[in-house]
Amino acid sequence: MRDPLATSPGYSLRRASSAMAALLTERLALLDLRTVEATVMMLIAENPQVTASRIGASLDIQRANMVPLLKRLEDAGLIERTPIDGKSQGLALTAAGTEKTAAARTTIRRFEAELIERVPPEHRAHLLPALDALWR
Amino acid sequence: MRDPLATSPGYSLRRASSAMAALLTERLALLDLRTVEATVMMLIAENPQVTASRIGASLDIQRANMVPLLKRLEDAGLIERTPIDGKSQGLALTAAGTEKTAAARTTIRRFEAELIERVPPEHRAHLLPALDALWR
DNA sequence: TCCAGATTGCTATGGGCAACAACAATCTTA
DNA sequence: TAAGATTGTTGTTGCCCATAGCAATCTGGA
Repeated sequence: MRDPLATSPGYSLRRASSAMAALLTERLALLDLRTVEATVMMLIAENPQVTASRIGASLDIQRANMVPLLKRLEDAGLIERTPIDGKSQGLALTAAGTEKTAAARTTIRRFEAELIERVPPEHRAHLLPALDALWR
Repeated sequence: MRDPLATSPGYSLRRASSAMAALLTERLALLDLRTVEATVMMLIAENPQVTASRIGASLDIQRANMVPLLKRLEDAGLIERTPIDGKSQGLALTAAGTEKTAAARTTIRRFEAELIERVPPEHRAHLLPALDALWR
């Protein structure tokens, strides 16, 4: 079958991203975590008492979409919120959350290592800067 | 804010992909096309009388999900189906579909060029092979 | 000090995309 | 020709993201 997409960086980017996302999703599912959740928890771990807004701003997640996300983490006993003032609340990991985040970090580290290993050595150093140039 | 994702190729891949996807989606919307639709039409253009199954296999789209996709293209008068045998049907572009596909191709070409231009020159040649190694 | 405007968290809703299970009709091949 | 594979289809579900709108609260300039 003739494939006009064979040399399209845009298409390859989409496919590579979704392939890798699927792989990571599968791995994190073993911890009963979704990718976004693991990401959010890692951010909270590094920045105790951040607000939902700041997390959202950093990850480009709309405020509205943070709500069910954080609710699920809270219901699972992984994070807790403490009021900062009347409207803001600081986020922090619970003990269980800290433990789960550590596990997630291990999973992610291994995943990233495998990702890089898939790339032929001569291209490896170029991947991150090239990707970053596309969005940062 | 401390950002543990700053050097994560997996995260950068996701962000780059979604940034680029959003840009292309926006451009193709001017033609009243979604990204998948443009992709499917380009594939049909290069392979007249392909079946929905083969398109799906090539793009990793489930058969079930091809149905509404093709229905929309057919309703828009962009593609037509001709029975090959009792169960298979060949897909082809209509005149309108051919025209729209040409427009989409122009849009996509421009988009791909801008994408590559965002990448610092020394990394450009490495992007496609690195990405392809992740999924092909 | 007070008020306009910004910020925060939230509800509700919908679109796009993909996954799964199941089915009937049809083709293929052993 | 019967068993199994293929094709197109329906229906349903889930995730992620976007928008609009709202109430409560904070903040900064007059």
